[in-house]
Amino acid sequence: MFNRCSNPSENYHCRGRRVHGFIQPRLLLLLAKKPAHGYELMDALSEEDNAGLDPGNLYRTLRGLEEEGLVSSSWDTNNPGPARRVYQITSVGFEHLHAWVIEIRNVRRRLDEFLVDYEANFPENRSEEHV
Amino acid sequence: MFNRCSNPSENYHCRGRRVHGFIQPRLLLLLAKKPAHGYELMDALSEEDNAGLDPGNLYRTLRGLEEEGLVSSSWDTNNPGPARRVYQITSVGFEHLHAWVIEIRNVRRRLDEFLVDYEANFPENRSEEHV
DNA sequence: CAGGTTATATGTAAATCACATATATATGAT
DNA sequence: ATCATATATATGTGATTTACATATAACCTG
Repeated sequence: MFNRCSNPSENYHCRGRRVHGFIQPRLLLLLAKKPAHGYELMDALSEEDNAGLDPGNLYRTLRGLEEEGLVSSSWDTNNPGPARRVYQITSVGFEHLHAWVIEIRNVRRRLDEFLVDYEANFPENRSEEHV
Repeated sequence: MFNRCSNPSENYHCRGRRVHGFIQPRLLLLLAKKPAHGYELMDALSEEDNAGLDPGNLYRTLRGLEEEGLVSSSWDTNNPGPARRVYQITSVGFEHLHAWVIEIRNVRRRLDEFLVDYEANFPENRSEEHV
């Protein structure tokens, strides 16, 4: 019930190599602002992006980031409800976040180039939000 | 020797969920302009994007698109050298290309939001190309 | 004929993705 | 009391994707 693949035109799936995602830098940016636990991060991602990530993969991703040393975690048992594993970004994590940003700027440039090329060939399908 | 992972900061790989790619819509857009064979498409992708796709995966992707009915192919034996499988986009392929564009516009918007958020938090790392 | 270019294709280990499922604590409803 | 729901973390798994290696074959050049 979580992360169903978005279906842009209601009729066609964008099968194959997916562009959407980049969960890891988004997690790092969220954690750069303040420490948080998994459930909180899941909510934040879902808000940005109507379909975030399913809990299973989110927690696995966080553990992966921890294994790589980009974040560190500790248990928070001071709150009512089940214990929370609270994550913090590390200095290595900050470095990776900055590296990701460079990559993401490159991807955005390539998407722009693709869209310009597309719109030159299909002017009837130009974006309406175009200035 | 083909598609080595780009290493944005020379020191850090953007490991995990990759953003770059979207080979399928780029192939469809190229084929929307004119029919072409695999090797030609590989060159075109490499030109846009210094590291295109390795031949193995490119040919497999093309066969996949054909299986889904987005392109069709026929052998061209009129030229010297090895025979070429020439691909053409189909009407279904055009429909998928248009669907991909909607998805890619959404991804670009989300990348923009991410970068705006990042730059608000790290103003010292703002893009220099910013107007 | 040896070596390089053009051209297409298969093999494969590792990573990723989407989805299902398990576990446990607390709260609110009946 | 018990049942459902929300909160919170975690494992299992089949299918797909990725990166890279390798195979095959026609043609050209020296």
